[in-house]
Amino acid sequence: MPDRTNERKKRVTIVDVAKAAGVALSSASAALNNRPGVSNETRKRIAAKAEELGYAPSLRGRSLSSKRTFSVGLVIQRDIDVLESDPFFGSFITGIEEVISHRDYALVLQISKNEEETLERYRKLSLDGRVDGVFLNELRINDERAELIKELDLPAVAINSADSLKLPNVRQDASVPFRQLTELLIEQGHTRIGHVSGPREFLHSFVREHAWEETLKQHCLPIGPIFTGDFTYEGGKKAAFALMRDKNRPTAVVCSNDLMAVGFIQGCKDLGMRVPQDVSVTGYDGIALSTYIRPTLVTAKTNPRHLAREAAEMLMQIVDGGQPQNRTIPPATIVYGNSVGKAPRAENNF
Amino acid sequence: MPDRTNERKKRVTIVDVAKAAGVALSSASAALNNRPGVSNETRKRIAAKAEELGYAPSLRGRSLSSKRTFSVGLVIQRDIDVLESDPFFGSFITGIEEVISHRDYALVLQISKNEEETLERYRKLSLDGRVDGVFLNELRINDERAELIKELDLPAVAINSADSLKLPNVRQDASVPFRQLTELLIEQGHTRIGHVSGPREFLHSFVREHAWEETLKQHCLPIGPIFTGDFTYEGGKKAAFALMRDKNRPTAVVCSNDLMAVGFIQGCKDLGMRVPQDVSVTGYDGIALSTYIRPTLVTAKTNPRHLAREAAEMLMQIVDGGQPQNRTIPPATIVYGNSVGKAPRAENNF
DNA sequence: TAATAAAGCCGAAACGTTTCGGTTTAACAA
DNA sequence: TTGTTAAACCGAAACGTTTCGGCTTTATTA
Repeated sequence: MPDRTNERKKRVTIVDVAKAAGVALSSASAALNNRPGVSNETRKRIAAKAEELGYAPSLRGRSLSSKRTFSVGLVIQRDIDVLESDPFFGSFITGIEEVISHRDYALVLQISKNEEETLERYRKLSLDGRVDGVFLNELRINDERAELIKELDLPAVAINSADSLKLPNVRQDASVPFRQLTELLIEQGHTRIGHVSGPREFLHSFVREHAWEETLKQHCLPIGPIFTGDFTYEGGKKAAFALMRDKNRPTAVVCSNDLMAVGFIQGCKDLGMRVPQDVSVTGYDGIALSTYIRPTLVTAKTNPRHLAREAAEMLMQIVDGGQPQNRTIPPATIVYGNSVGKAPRAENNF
Repeated sequence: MPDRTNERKKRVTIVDVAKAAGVALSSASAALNNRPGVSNETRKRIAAKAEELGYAPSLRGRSLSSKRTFSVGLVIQRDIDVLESDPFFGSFITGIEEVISHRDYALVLQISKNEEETLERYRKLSLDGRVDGVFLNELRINDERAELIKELDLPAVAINSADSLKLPNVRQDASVPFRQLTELLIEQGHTRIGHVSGPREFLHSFVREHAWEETLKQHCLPIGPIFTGDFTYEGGKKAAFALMRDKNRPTAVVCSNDLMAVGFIQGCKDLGMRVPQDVSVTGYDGIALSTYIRPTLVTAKTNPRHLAREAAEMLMQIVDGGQPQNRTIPPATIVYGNSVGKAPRAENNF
C-alpha cells in the first residue's frame, strides 16, 4: 500500500506530454512553441495532450535553458514620504503591465533610498539574472546608470533621457508645455515670473528650467528669481517663503511640478496672499491633487502610462534582439485651472 | 587565431569555483551555502576562490534545482485613476522591500482591473512558478482568493482579513480609531452623525461601518444616514450631494477613508456649507493630502509600511516552512486637524 | 529510376544549481 | 592494534526546459 501521507502533486512536464503524444521531447518543445519542424497533425496531437494533461511550462526550467527570465525590472529611487504622494509610478507601472503581461513577462519592482543603492540594485538584478531588461527614469546629468548598464550588457530603456547618454529612450518633451505655461503668464501681463525648480542634477529639472528661461529671454523679460526645490509639497511651501517675502517678488511663478505648486500656493496663503489675485502659479504633471485644491491648478497633464507603454514596447523589442528607434509621445497638454490671473497692477505690501 | 567577434563573457559557475579550489562541486555548494559537511579550512579556500573569480550564484540554476524562485508576488486590483491618488501601495511596497531585500527576495508586482483578472493573475503566478508566496489585501467577504490559494497550495499572507477566511493574517484594527473618531464627534455635541462607507463587499468597509454604528448605538444615538461610496474623491463629493441636501442632514460625517472625506468637504463647500462650522468631517488613512487641504482633516493615520513589514516577515517564515502566528500592529492614531467642530446649535437652510 | 532536397522527427547535451547516497579519512575508544 | 563513528568529501542524479546535429521519411527533380 502506497504511503499517501507525503504524496505531493507532481508537476506535469513537457516530458509527460511528449510521452503521452508518443513523440520526442524535442518535438513537443517545438510544437508547443510554434516552431517549425513538426507537422500540423502531430502539432495538434501534442497540443491536445498538453491541454488534456493540464501542462503548464515551467518558467524555471525555461529560464535556465533559454537564459531568459521573462521579467523586467524597475528600481524606484524615492524617499517613502515622497513616494506616497507621487502618482507617477502608479500609472507608469500600469503602462508597463499593459504591455508586458500580454507577453507573459512580469515586473520586478524595487525601491531604493539613494543613488548608490539604486546602482547596487540594478547591478544585482543583472548579476542574479533576475531580469532581461530594465527601465531607467529620472535620469541625472552624467547618470552613472548609463555606463553601468553598458558594463553589464543589460538591455534598458530610459525615460526622458538625454541624447548624450546614448540610451534607448522614450521622451515626452517638457519644453513645449513649459513654454506655453510661461507664455500664458506673459499674456496675462506678468513681467516678473519666477521659477521653482527641481534638484539641479536631474535632466528633467534642467529641461523645465531651461524652457522657462528661454521663453523669458525671447520675450525680453528679466529672468525672475529661482528657487531650487525638491519636488515636494514642503519644498514648494519653502519656496513661497523664500521668494515671496521680497519687495521685488515675482507676480507669477512657474513650478517644476504640481506638488511644489500646491505647496507654493499654500505658502502664499500662509503669507496672506491670494492666488491668483496677488500671485499666479503653474504646475506640471496634472496630478489629481491639482483639481482637489482651490484654486485649482493651471498645469500640464503628462502621460506616464503612455510613456511606460512605449518604453515597455521598446524594451520588449530589445530583448527580442531588435534595435528600436527612440520614441516620442505628444507633449503634456495644458490644463486650465484657476491659479493664474492678470498681473496685479500695483504692488501691495504684506 | 580565435574568433573574437562573437566572444561572449562566460558566466563563472560554481563548477569553476569547485575546480579552482580543487574540490567537488557538491562541496563547493555546501561551503558557499554555509551548510555542514565541509571543514573550516576548505570552506575558507572555496570562499576565497569564489571571491577571486567573482562568482555570483545563478538564480536561474538555483531556482530550478531548489524549486524556489526567491520572489514574492503582489497583485494590485485598482482602477488606474484610483491608483494614481492612492498612497497605500507606495508605502506598502516599501515595507515589503525592507524585509525581503535582505533575504535576496524580489517583489513581482502586477496590476489588475477586476476581480476575475486578479484571480487569474494569482493563478498564473503560481502555475508559472514565478513566486514562492503572495500577499492578499483588500479582502472581500467570501473572497475567492482564499480558496484559490488553498487549491494552488500557495503560501500567502493576508492583510486585514477575517478569521473566517482562515488565512495567515496581519491586522491593524480599524474599529478602535473609528470608535474614537465617532466619539470625538459625540463629545462635540453632534447627535446626527452620518457615514460614507466603502463598497459593501470589502471586509474593511464593513469593519469601519460597524464600528461607527456600534458606537452610536452605545451612546443611544440614531444611526445617521449612510452613503455607500467607492473610496474615491468623486465618491465623497457625491456623498455630500446625496446626504447634505436633506433637511434632516447630519451635522457630522464619518468617512471611511481620507480621499472620500476630502471630496466630501469639497462637496459641502460647493453646496455653500462651511466645514467645520456647519458640518464636521472625519477621514481615515492619514494621507499627505489630508494636510494639504483646508481645513486640514481629522483622521487616523494608518501604517501600511509597518503592516507590510509584518506581512513580509510572516511570508518569509511560511516560505521557510514555518507556521507563524497571526500578527497585529497598533491601531491607527488620531490626527487632529480642523475639520471637526462643535455641533451647530440651530439648523440653517441652504 | 536514381539522386537530391527538404521536412519531420529524435537523442543528447546544455543551462547552473541542490541534494543525496556512498566512500574515504581522521579521531577515538576498546 | 583494531573496530567504531563521525566528519569530510565526492559523484551522480535531478530540476524542466531549449537547442542542435543527425537520422528517416517523403517529395521533388533530372
